[in-house]
Amino acid sequence: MGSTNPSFMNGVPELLVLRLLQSREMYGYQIVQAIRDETSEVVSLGEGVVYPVLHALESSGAISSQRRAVNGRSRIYYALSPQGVTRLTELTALWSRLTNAVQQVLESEGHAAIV
Amino acid sequence: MGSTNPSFMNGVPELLVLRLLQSREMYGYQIVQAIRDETSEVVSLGEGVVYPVLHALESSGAISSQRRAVNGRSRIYYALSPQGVTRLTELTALWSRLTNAVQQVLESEGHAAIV
DNA sequence: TGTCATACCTCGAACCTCAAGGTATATACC
DNA sequence: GGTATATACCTTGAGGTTCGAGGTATGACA
Repeated sequence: MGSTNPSFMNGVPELLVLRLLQSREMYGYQIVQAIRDETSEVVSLGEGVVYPVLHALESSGAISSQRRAVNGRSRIYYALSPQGVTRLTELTALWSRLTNAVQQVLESEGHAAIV
Repeated sequence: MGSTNPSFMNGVPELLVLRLLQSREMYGYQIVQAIRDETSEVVSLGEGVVYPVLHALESSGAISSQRRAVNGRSRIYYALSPQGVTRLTELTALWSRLTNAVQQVLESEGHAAIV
């Protein structure tokens, strides 16, 4: 309980990471901030969430990594693989289906047994 | 992994249960089926999910229970308390904020650093 | 030298969910 | 009576995710 983020965001990290990598290569630290920025702080994932997701995604072949030095700093850039694109498509569809289903319950008026 | 429901539905059970109880009193078994029906099977929560949620909600004072016999069957009807209404309002707002934030990331085109 | 921002990482605790199992009663059928 | 099915409640163990806290190291700046 009592977490910064509400607890109904299972799987969202994977989806967001995949989506961000679709537009361009990014490194972990950058992803952490991008999520915070692009959601106006609504979703704020710590490094402890993002790095493990990145590693899992790489093991599963959804993304590939490439160490690169920029401004004397070592960064690990991640890029979406074809498998990652597929995975992203799946998760996006799932997300859409789920939110629509929940919305349906939230918006339905009576919930009457028989009308 | 590999579950029937995708794994990004943390906390959704609590929200759905609360919402269903807002319209009318219901008992556990009925809630299980209502969720399945009203979401067209997209969200299908087992009894092992719903009953614990119900118990937790009751301990926290969000709902109250009343054992009743109907057709020779013993049922435990749950009703939303004022605290439950407040909780529902909160969770609904949270859900809305979260889905909008995710949607924003999913829909944004470039993710370009500087345009 | 000290501090800050960058950049990577891991670990344990806490939490949620699922599938599977268990109990008991009513109804319907043979 | 016996059996099966639907109703109705419940708990447990295993597996998964996420969080917060902590750790390491470099570059920039004062």
